[in-house]
Amino acid sequence: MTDHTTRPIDPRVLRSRAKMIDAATELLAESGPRAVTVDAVSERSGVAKSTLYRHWESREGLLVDVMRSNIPDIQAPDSELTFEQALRAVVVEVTAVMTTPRWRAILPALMMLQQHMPELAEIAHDDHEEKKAILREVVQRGIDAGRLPAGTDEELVARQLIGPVFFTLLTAHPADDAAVDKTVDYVLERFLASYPD
Amino acid sequence: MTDHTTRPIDPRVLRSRAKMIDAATELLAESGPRAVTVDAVSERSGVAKSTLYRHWESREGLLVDVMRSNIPDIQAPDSELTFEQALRAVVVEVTAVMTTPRWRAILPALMMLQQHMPELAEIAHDDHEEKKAILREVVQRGIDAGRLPAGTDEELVARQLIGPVFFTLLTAHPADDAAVDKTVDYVLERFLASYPD
DNA sequence: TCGCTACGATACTGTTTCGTAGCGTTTCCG
DNA sequence: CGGAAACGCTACGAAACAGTATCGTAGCGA
Repeated sequence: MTDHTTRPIDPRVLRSRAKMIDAATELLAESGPRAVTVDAVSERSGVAKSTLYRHWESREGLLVDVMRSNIPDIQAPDSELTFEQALRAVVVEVTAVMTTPRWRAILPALMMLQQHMPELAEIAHDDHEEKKAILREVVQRGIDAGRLPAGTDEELVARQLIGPVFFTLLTAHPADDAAVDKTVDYVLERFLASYPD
Repeated sequence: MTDHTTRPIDPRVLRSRAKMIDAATELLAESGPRAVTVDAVSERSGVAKSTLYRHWESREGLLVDVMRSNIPDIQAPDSELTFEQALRAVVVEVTAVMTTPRWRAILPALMMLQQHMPELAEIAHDDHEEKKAILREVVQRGIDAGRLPAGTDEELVARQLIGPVFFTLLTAHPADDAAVDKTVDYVLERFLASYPD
């Protein structure tokens, strides 16, 4: 955690950084990681190459920050919702953010780059933990309401619920959002139906 | 379909081709697609670069064949098995071939390269169709046995059953095969339990 | 054995890429 | 307003890379 509280950050730094990350993100989404070259980012962003190297030690450092800044956040469901509602809300929101055109274009690259960039693997891992924490809270709500057996593993539930969406995203033809919706409905119905009132 | 029936293929061609594809596969699994350069493949395989260009028009052509030759096959389940047994057999086998270290290393690259290499996308798509056909037969068996409702969509079943495994493979820490097994068991139990005898 | 085909070795071209360096200019901030 | 920090521009070096060309050699099959 950098202390951006004590001393305000020079706006020039923020501007340049944002421009470069945006440009790099575009290139990544359009043509994959190979297209994210230092020169291409410099040209598209309008920021000089020398400035890029003032912000990052190497091209890889830039790539890491590009990924970090693009991983979508999700919000914890409203605490007044019932278990069923909360579960639906979480799955629907995760699906929604994953279905973003930009994320659909970036996700495969993240999956691949992870393998050979430990820093990226760590970022992805931390993100999963964050999201699992949200789901864990929902599962706990289900247990408290007697709708789920005590000791239900939120990780297994996550795989059960998100796995099919993930699979659809990476295998179905792009722009086949109907497939994704169908998957979500089906999975939720089946999951909830198996624990009848 | 090439006619390798009329005239036998020169063994030298087969040898060179196999060597190059093996070397390229290794490089791909070790260090990703960027490492699969023409020079690197030539060096590791011991086959001259000029020979590589006698076999493929470009580096991309080689990459396509590398993927094609690495996509694992699965077998249709024995026709004497019950629906339950057949379903288990299919899921277990798909999981087994996907869990291969080599395939785990290659799969993310395929997911990514697909986006910008239509030929690869087609290969992957055809492979899915092949595997879905096997599952469709099993689902039909389930319908005939009255264990599944008529009109069950094998595609949704596939997403339901394979999705979680797929998700686990791409997100869980590598070498966490226990996670995969747990996923398979859990998914199968839940799926079958929801259609009681 | 003989011809044809595939192969090996090497060199070479042209391009792309990462990363560095120097120097003048703009922009922020106290 | 003035110093400091960030930036733009350009040129450059070195390596990696795709793909081509040439020529001599080895292996296959009839």
